[in-house]
Amino acid sequence: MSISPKLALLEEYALVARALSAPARLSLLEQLAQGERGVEALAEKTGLTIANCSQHLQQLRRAGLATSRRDGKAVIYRLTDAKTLQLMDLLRIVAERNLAQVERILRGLSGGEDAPEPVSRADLAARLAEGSVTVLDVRPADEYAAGHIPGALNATLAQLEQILPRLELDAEIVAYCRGPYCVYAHQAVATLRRHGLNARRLEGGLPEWREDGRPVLIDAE
Amino acid sequence: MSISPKLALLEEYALVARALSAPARLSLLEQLAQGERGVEALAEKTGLTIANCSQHLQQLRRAGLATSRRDGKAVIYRLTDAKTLQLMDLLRIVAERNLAQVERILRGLSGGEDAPEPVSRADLAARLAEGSVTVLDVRPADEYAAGHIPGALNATLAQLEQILPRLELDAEIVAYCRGPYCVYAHQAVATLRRHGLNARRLEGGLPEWREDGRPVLIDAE
DNA sequence: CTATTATTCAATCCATCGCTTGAATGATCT
DNA sequence: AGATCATTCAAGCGATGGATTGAATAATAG
Repeated sequence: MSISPKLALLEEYALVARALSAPARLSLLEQLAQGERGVEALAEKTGLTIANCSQHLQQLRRAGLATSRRDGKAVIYRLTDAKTLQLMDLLRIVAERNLAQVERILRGLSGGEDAPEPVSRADLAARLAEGSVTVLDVRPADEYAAGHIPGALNATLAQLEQILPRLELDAEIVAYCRGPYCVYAHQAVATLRRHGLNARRLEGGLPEWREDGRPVLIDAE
Repeated sequence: MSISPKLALLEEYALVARALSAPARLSLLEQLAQGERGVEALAEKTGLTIANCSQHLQQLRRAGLATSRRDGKAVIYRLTDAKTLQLMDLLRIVAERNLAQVERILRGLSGGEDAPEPVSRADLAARLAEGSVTVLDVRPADEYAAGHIPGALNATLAQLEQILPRLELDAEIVAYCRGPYCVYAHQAVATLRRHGLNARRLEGGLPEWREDGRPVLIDAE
């Protein structure tokens, strides 16, 4: 270690950034943002093989973005702290602001229609209190069960058409999903609007909502 | 482009992170944080060859972290916006919090002594107003000339011993340098304290100071 | 103690990255 | 226009990273 301390520091910062530089790991972080999980569950959700998933998780741990603990024979990973979430968010913001490609993809998700501005979390909280809004959780049932906004309906994109009749035509619908890198809510809003419903996206997803200290309902098992 | 939009988005976010994953590029960003600069000047400051520097800069541009404009035959690069600075800062914070290696390096910079807490920018501003502090800019003369905190003395580490006599023994000294990844201020504080002076580091460097909207003095050419 | 389950390690292959070198482009100056 | 200067491009090399496979480790169950 005869290199300059300055370079040594930059190497360490670069290590953190490199951990964020693979889509597979961003996908894992998105899952971890929702709550701690074992390796197998993460592999399942992200479509990675177990061994590959394990290696990516170890890189996240080495970079200080995630930590792990043992629970019986399973190893449970979770985000180190809220800074990791902030880092993911900032990454997304910079990309959305400055990369034309991202704008194009997001436009595609909204089905060509110009999507309305997202609803802020504070706004949603206020309107939930007065009951003037329907909240829709567009995630798989198991993730919904592990924690969701109180009063939210749950439906995946595939189930969306079926629950349309249950939605009131006049009430505004606010859809949310996993958070930083979620695309389900975008797609759900596009579908709902095509059916003439007044739908908007929540700013951020469940992890951000929880991070704000707002109530999260966990289903009993 | 038959891959899912979700994966396409993650690829874009990963592109931004990857741009931050090489020490050479972090070094370039540190320079750019101080103000816009031409390719040659950047290559000189970072010790990269011109061609190599140019390629790194193009990666930063592709990731949306930097932008460029032409000025005569020179191409001038600058940070896209304050978000880039935030991203750099968050990267550093995560590394400092969670990586043991970083703590070790920083301890080494402080010469083994436990360094005092840095001074916040608000504190320094207040104490500058009442004149109860000496500010020391530990950067090369050209960077000092391009913008510095009003009233600050300028001395590189090498020159530090020479100006010691000019420093009052009782006044507190606050040292600062380039900012996010600066190490000069750490070293300067260590040196000054070994000489029995009451020195502390400024939180962040000149870019953060400027970003706060605080006064920056630029020397006439 | 052995079997089972969950995770990690080790070795391999292929793709990509970073750096170097030398040529090409683009704008200015005479 | 030709010369000059700053920057970029293009090709090649060595090193590193991500995915796959199969074996090794750790904790629990029988």
